[in-house]
Amino acid sequence: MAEMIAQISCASCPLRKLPAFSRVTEGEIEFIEKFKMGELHGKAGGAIYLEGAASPHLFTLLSGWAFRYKTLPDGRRQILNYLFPGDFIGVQTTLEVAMDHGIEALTDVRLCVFSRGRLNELFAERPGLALDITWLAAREERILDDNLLAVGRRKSSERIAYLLWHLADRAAESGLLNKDGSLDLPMTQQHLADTLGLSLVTFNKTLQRLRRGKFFSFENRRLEILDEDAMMKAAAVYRPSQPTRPLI
Amino acid sequence: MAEMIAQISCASCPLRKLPAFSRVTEGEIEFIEKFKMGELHGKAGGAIYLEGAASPHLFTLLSGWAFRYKTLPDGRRQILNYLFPGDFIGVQTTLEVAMDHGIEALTDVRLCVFSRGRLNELFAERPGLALDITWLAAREERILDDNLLAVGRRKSSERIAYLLWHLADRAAESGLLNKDGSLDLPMTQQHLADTLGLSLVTFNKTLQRLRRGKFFSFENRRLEILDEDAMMKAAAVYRPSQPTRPLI
DNA sequence: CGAGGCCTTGACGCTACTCAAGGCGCGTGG
DNA sequence: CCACGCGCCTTGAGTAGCGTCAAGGCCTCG
Repeated sequence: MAEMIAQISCASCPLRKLPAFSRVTEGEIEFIEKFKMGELHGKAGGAIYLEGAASPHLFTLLSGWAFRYKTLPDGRRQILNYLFPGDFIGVQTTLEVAMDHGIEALTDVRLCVFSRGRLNELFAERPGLALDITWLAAREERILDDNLLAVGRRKSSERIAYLLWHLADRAAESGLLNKDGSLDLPMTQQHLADTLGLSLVTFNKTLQRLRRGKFFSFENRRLEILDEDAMMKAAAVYRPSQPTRPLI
Repeated sequence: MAEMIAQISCASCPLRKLPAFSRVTEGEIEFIEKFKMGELHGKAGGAIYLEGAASPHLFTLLSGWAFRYKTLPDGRRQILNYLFPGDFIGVQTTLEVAMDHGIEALTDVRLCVFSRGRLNELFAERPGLALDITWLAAREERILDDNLLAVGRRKSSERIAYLLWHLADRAAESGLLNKDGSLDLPMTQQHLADTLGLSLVTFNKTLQRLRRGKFFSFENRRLEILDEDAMMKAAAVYRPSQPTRPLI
């Protein structure tokens, strides 16, 4: 599915428009340019990483949607998280270790390819960028924490409300919302069920039940959150109250 | 619960005995020494981080067991992962953001305290250590991936077998096994159930069922894996076969 | 000796799963 | 142009797994 294409300048990278990337300096751009190996285009449904294969590459998602997943021997699949433009792909694994999860494109994607072997160069020469990478990894870990809480301890209706709210939130960050605030999701209900540890049937039936609440709409893969408070309540989310007491 | 005590030399740090830390250079030790703010002793059951509180500190666990967790408003708790000696605590959060998970000590613990604000100094001056931190974060993410797969897609007996196997594995890495290969776990069945997204009762009943298989023993919190293959089979774990095909 | 923490077991009910079938929309080919 | 197949969504029926409630036992500690 993969097709390598010619170098494109980082200075004109679409990601630079995102607020999260605005403070990257000119010197850093210049360095990234050297670090970049090329650009990769993938088709919807194609594999970016295969489970169990080793890959010498790191990627940044330039455009499109993808997801990370793991499977059990008998085929049961768990989607770990969704990847949005600007997300870094592949820090999870080290040089020697084989990928223990797969990555698949949900839409056509454009990827920026980096050399994994030169990562220590980046750390040595551009500590600012290194810190950014670590920060991205930490953010991904927080998302995983949230997902684990949802799958482990929320009931089906809460899980669904949580996931839809979460996706809308991340999409907003990445500037993927439509003008009217709605969001077109590329994944099927099977994907969403596999994210939440639910069966497709349970996902669908619970979704029907949630739809009757009217605080969001989700038809033909178009999601719109109509009442955020109601949504958060349905998701059993709370904004933690102010710090109880600082330690040491 | 926290009690700050006097500086202790990093050169004699107990972690240096672990294979993972053997290659730290003298220069790096010297730097760590400056970066270190002190040592903290905590009692079993005490909070290291509180959910929702901001903390300006980073820690390394020197000895003892702890766990990270999140809770829902109504008290349902999900344990995210367990912390072993050598694990880094607190990279998950950035400077400004409040902790969105809590950390609690399972046994008495000794922590090495670092200044979070000086993290960029570390990245600037010691890229090798920075890479180590990122590597630790990536490893933690892999563990979370595995947990998410277990909680989302394994059934209760598989989850329990998986968790016991995983704990034995990590304990072995950290040199916590008894001479006879058994392992004394500090957590209650309630902790384990909260790790796996199960109720205490289901955990216990399923454990009884698993015990009849005789491929491990787990009595009075002492765990011993008697037949690793049977254990992995019960856990629905597989060593992934060789890479299908390399991409690009 | 009593209290409390933890483990264990039984009874019962609900949630989520599997199996099964049908509908809708879209693309393809006769 | 319409029939057909396919992917995806939807719904019903029956079941199994897991959760809750409840109670009792064991051990430790005060």
